Parts: sequence; C-alpha cells; structure tokens
Amino acid sequence: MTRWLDEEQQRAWRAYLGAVARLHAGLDAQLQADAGMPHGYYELLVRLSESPDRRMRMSALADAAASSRSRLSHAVAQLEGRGWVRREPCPEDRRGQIAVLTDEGFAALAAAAPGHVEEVRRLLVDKLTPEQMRQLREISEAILTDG
Amino acid sequence: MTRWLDEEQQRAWRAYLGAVARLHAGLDAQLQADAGMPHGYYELLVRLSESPDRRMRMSALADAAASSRSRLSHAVAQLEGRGWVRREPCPEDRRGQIAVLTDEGFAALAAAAPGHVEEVRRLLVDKLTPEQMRQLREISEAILTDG
DNA sequence: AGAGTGTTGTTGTGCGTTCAACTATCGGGG
DNA sequence: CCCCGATAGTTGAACGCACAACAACACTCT
Repeated sequence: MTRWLDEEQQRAWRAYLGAVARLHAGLDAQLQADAGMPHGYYELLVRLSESPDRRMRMSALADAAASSRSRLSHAVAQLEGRGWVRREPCPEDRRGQIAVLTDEGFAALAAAAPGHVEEVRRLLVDKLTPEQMRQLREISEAILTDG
Repeated sequence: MTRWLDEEQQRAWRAYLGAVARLHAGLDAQLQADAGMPHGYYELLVRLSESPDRRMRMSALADAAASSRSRLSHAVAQLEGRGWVRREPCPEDRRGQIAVLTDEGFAALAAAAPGHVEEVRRLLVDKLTPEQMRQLREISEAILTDG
C-alpha cells in the first residue's frame, strides 16, 4: 500500500518539474544558439577553467561535473574535435588521462559566459528574493546529502 | 560588462544544478529499470490519465506536459507502438489528433506509480521539511511566472 | 613473482530530444 | 470566393546521453 503524495506535496512536486523544465530548456537553448554548445559541455569547460593549469584528471572531472565516465569520454572527444580540450597521458598512472583546456577552449568559455550568466539571472536569480536563493541552496544541499 | 553572480548566488546555483542532476538521474533510472519507460513518458501517461475520458488533444497534452510538439509526436508514436496510447482523429478540426490512453496504458501507469512515488519520497520529500516543501513550491512558481 | 580484484577510461549501440523542413487544415480580409 | 498568414501535427537527421561490454593498468595478498 503506497503512501501517495498529499495535496501540498503534489503541488510542490509538479511546480518543481515545470520550473526545472523551463530552466533547462531556456539555458540549453541560449547556450546552443549563442555559443554552439550544450549546457553539459559548458559545465565541463567551467570546471577545467577553475582547476590549476586548467587541467584535470578525467575521473576528477567526471566527479566534479556529476557526470558518468562514459558521458565524459564522449563529451571530451567532441570538445577535442573542436580544439577546446586536448588529452595528455597521466605521468603517475598509465591508465589515466588528463583533460586540458586549450586557449581556444578558454576563449570559447569566456565568450559564452556573459550570455549564460545573463540567462541564469533572467530565468532564476531575478525572479527570487535573496531569502529564496538561500532557501534554494539549503534545499539543494539537503537533496545532495546521501542516504 | 557582465554582472556576475556573487558568492552566495554561485553556491546556490551550483547546488541547484547538482541536486537536479541527482534527482533526474535517480528518477529516470528507477522508472527505466522498474517500468521500462523514461520519466517523460510517465508524465504523458499521468496527464492523459487525469483528463476526462483519458483523452487529450495533442497540443493540449504538449502544453500540459511542457513538451514540444515534435517531442510529443515521437513519444506518442513510441507509446502507440507499445499499445499504451492510440490516436483518434479530431471531429471538429481535421488537422487535430487526439491521444487516448488505452487500458493497457492505464495498467502500465498503475503498475509504475507506486515505485515512482516511493523514489520521489526517497530522493526529495523525505529529505525536506514540510516548510522546505512549501518554499520549494513557491520558488518553483516564481520561476514559472512569465517575464 | 603471480593471481586475483578493483579502478580507469574507451567504445559501440540504442534511445530520446531537438531542430528545421514540410503537409494539411483553419480562419480572416480583400 | 479565394488568398494568405497562422496553426496542428508529422517526419528525418543530427546530437547528446545511458548502458553494457571491454582493454589496460594498479594494487594487494600470499
């Protein structure tokens, strides 16, 4: 016998689904149109750009971007094809690969960032109060706790 | 000159991205494993099941499920192949199509629902306080406002 | 040293989504 | 009445992602 969601939970859940759909659709469309990359790729470039020497072990990058290894492999292959990332062997582990953000990749990120941030503001930040932004962070962190 | 996100906004945004990723991954994996359907299809079946006579105009269904028309067309084709949905012509508009949830489709939904709700509870509802659920609804509704 | 086990990363396949192009129909104005 | 712009829905191709199978290497334990 299932414990269904009550009225309030149902409303919250559906509103959440709608909000996420709109946000993702908007962000992805903007990035695709203005920078020619999906949001997932943008995330990867961001993580790499913030790492020392703009380089990261594949597995570390996968963890940082909440991506599966398979997905990362495919994505990096794409990014490498565009000249935005290159791969280097890992000195201390011959299994390893290191993804390095190229200058072209950094330039692409720098070109894409302002429009993206603008869109994040337009679709999210500007619609919430600072208090709600804090609540959103706490809710998100609660969801990210294990168990 | 871009108005970047400040520290707190940045943290909220990244936590949000992580939470959404985990939620979607979990829900989709559960539905795929236990019911053999992606979350998007489940959504369609739900909307149809709640509509009078379990039928809906394609465009209305697309709006209700926050889906593009193209996506809906492909999805309904899939669902039709599984015998969960059938199409009927629309009497008062010869361009129109009406998607009808079959008994098999309703049964598939009924079989999938308990596990899905369980997963929603496990990944979201049980991790938040009632107060946070209310906040989440308000935040989501704010995001869904136009402009 | 050798066997066994876990980790790292890649590859191929199938699936769902997006995008653009297209057909068919509706509805209003000349 | 007919034309023209909108609307409804479909289609095919390209793309990104999930999943499973796999090869290569590291680590541990005897």
